[in-house]
Amino acid sequence: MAEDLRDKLGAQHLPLRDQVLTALRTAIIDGDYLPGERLTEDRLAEDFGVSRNPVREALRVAEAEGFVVILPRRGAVVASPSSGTIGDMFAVRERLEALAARLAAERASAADVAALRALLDQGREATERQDLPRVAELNSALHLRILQISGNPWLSSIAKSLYLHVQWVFRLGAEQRAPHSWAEHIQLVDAIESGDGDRAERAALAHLDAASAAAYENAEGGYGAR
Amino acid sequence: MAEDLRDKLGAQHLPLRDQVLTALRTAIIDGDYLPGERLTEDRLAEDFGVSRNPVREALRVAEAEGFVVILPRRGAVVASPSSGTIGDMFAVRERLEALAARLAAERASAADVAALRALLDQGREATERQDLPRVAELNSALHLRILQISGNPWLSSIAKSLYLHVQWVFRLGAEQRAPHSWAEHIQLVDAIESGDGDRAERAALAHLDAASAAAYENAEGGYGAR
DNA sequence: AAATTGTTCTTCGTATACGCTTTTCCCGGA
DNA sequence: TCCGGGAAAAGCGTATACGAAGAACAATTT
Repeated sequence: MAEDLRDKLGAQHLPLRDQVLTALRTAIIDGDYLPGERLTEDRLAEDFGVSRNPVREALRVAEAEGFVVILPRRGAVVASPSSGTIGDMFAVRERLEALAARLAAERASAADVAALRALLDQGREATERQDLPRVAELNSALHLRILQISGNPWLSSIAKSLYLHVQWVFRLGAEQRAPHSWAEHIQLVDAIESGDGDRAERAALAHLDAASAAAYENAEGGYGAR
Repeated sequence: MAEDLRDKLGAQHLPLRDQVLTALRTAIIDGDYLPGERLTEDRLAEDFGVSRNPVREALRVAEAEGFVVILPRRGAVVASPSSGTIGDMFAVRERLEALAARLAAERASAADVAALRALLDQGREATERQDLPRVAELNSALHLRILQISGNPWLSSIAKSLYLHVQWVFRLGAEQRAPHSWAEHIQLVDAIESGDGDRAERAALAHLDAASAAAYENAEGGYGAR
């Protein structure tokens, strides 16, 4: 929301709580901590090699972000993304990313478009190399970049968080949906470059619909441990 | 997201950090702490009569919610909703609440519609009584209710948070926009009752556009101290 | 076998300490 | 008077310890 302010005056300190939060998030998304698993403060403190204080602060934020659930006096457990909410998440993402595509189309500079094209190229290449993890990574980078280009910090921050959760559900459920449809991505970037908001929005919607459909196929059955 | 779990097993403890967070939020929204104002941990701890720890945890969450900005090694300041972001917020809200209206139209039960109509009635009555604060309150209640009826927890939670921020900007800038347009509300509820998603979405968009325009009129000039 | 009691684990909040930046403020010089 | 520099103060970041209270589980008793 205000990263620009943050790094203005000397501040590359990166507080421990932030490092812990990042580590915790990725551990949960990567499935190192499974849904329903108990996260005691002592254990996390030991895992990350810090004291309990930074852990507690990270846990509160993780709760606000929906990655853990905190039961008063009982501690934190990893949240359980039920399969029911996949559809809900996509419904919101669809709207949000469509708006992002429109705004990006209206505001993208030549440099922005170039950056997107670069990601597209790398994506194609990685696809040819069958480097699936890299493809997934580039896919994320592209979406996040478009969000950023939209220039709407609220949109960006909300959609980003949603995106993380989608990834989480994906990784828990099954492998990434195999060949990310780069054709759709190319159309999306083309539309953004054209500056035509309507067209960009349509392209985003088409892409999200396809992704949503793929998600449903992939994610048969529910998750959630306890 | 999982409030249902929370109150299942005995837990009316309400940790201090939550009380502090709530107090902090309302203090900021009510303008008791003004944008740009420095919030030292010691001072907050004293204000709320607690130690630094609960304060710190509340601050982290408040930061995640966008109410404060935390500069590493420099502490927290109340965030400054610049007039620029008002537009951004409404842009997102428009999409989100339009979706909510559609979903509500598709899923609303008779009881849901009755609840909405009740709010509408109270609103009309309060308007006649010129009870502006009550009108504003009912206006919020109506929007929040529609969000809830949509049945999409993500949508609901995100839009709710956004809604809080809009209120914040309003209260700082000026009084509530005078006579909330209950005519628009009535059309929206009618559309929801009809079960016609498209129509509900159009009604929501029209309403949000009007609100956005009013907001711009009302909020001439920027906010933010320093 | 069921109920009660007691023990243990953990969270929650407080207090304290200390290093390290940032901020403030005072003082001397131009 | 104004400016700059440097010492002192303020405040964050982190660690640690401790007591209180709740929850879970085991043991004991009825």
